[in-house]
Amino acid sequence: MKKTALAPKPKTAGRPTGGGALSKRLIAEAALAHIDEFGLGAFSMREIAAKLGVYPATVHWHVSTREALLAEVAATVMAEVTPPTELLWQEWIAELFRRCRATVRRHPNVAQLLGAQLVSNGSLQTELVEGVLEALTEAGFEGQSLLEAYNCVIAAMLGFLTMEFSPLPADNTQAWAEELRERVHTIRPLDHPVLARNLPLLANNAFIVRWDNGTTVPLDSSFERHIQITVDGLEAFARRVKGSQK
Amino acid sequence: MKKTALAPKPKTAGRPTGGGALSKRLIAEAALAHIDEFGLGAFSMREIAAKLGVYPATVHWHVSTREALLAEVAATVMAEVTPPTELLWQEWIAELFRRCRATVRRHPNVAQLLGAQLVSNGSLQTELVEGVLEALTEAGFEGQSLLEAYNCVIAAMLGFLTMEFSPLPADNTQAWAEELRERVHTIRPLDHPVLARNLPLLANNAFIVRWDNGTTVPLDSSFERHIQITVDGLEAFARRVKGSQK
DNA sequence: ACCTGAACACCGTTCAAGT
DNA sequence: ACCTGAACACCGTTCAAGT
Repeated sequence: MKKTALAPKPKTAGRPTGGGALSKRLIAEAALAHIDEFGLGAFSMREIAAKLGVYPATVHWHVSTREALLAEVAATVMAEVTPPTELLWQEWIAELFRRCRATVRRHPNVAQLLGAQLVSNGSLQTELVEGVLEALTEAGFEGQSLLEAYNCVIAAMLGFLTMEFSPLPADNTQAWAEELRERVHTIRPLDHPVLARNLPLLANNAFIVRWDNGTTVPLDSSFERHIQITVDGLEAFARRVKGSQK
Repeated sequence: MKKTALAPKPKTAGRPTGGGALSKRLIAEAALAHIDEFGLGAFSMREIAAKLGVYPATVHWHVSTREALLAEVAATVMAEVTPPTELLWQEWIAELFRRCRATVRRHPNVAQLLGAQLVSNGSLQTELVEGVLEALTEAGFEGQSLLEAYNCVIAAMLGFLTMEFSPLPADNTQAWAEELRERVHTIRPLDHPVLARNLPLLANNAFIVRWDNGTTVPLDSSFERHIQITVDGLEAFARRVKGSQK
């Protein structure tokens, strides 16, 4: 199943020679690589311990808990997002959305962790928060309006990505996809006229009536539209704020 | 051939008297109740088997897999959402958002399943799809534009809720909250001026810099704003479509 | 058709013990 | 400080067997 290293293993060992072979970061990177390759369902403490050639307890010494490790993995991915700079606020937000999606596309199997486990971990996330706040300040928001606009931006961005790349029924995808495709085609035009009429376009391309996720069927144009709708909505909000202030 | 009856039978065995005591629906309801009370982390096949007073294998006979049961639970929750009728499309969508949130608020612990496991299961979800499509048709969308607008609406609605009620670090919340609160207050005003200036307002109320989720600190005003931004953005999109058509 | 009882191959986490 | 080796209490799923 797994091959041993060329160098002879110090079978019995206490503290390593080099003064700390493992670290939280190394473990998180190994976990990310494993999740990228085999999915979140195949992730386990023991598995990544084996991958690193150590005992499960060793991993626990560095990470404390499985949940903490997954949070670390999520943070590692988010750290890859490079916020844009020096743009009009509308374009800044649009670019942030695109860069974030590009990052998630590189690690689609961790998408579910972003919505779920997202908490402020590193300074890089603070950078991201500050960037969004700056853009929205430039748009004219402040105080309560700034808070609301900020939450809407974050939710719109990460919410869409969480859904686009959310895992569909794991293994029996083949059978399940067939079943859904079947039911989709038994939709009665009299009960659901709009759905029935647009079925060729919607089938497998629209949430709830799809059987592949963003990895196989990316929702490119919908995401671009989502950016536009969000920015347009924010502009309308900014006008409302201005209107009520003067 | 028959075993001697020396060993007493403490329990009943075989097919039950009433012709099917258990069913998929009953199991899903028991699972939902359990998740509502103890959270998704405390969910297990064996646990709900014990709750129902049967063996784990019995649950498996009805549900096939743990994942399928969770999907059933998610569908059960979504079935509680009652789509509004007979409203202007803007108000229809706003009402749908509010009713969906009201439902998720009743079962916050399943929020993570909605984004993740959402697939067309019952006819009620088809109803919801059809409703959104009707509203957007009334708004003037069709074909590709309809698909894009639809995906944006679903993602905006479920994405926000998934994030608002996503579970934060499970048990050691006390210690973790303290740590985050600590770090939040060490933010340097020179590096992150906007964040620092608005910290009293943002702390624990904004994504990424909060340590309670929607169950304890609901984001009411942000969600209402999110509705407005989404509807305003859709209206702008509708104008763009009309503009390019004539 | 529906359920028991037991087994299998895992899992996260803890802990004494080594160095 | 860092890791071994083993143990504990769980878990999802399978399977023969009963009725």
